[in-house]
Amino acid sequence: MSNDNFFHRVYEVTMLIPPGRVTSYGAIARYLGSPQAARMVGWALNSSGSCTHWVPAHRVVNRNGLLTGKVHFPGRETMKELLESEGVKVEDDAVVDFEKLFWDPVRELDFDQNPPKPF
DNA sequence: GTTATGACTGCGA
DNA sequence: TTCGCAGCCATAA
Repeated sequence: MSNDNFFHRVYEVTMLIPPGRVTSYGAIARYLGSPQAARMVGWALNSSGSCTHWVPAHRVVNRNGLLTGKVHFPGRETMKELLESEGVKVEDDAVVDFEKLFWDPVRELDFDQNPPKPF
């Protein structure tokens, strides 16, 4: 959209995550076309501070629903607090009902842009 | 210019 | 079952 930068893509997708929902690095990477580039997603979020827009990085967790990136937040409980403040229950650094709250950009965005064909 | 690393994921032994 | 390795792309040094 704005730029072809991989980082910016991550920012946009991450910012599209509805409140109270979470997604995984792999889901975003997969939406970008490189499921195995999930590392880059985390790296992008790490640089999210360089982005002029606020990026809800706390809504992005690993495939297991663990808040692996919480260590990069100002506070140890910052990520948890943010998620809980949005209605997401977090227990032991893991998102409760992760698969329920899971928000897949490929499923939500691509689905809307590309209506499913009558299979 | 090259080299190393990173908030991950999937598969093999 | 758990443990280990390879792949991916971009940034930083």
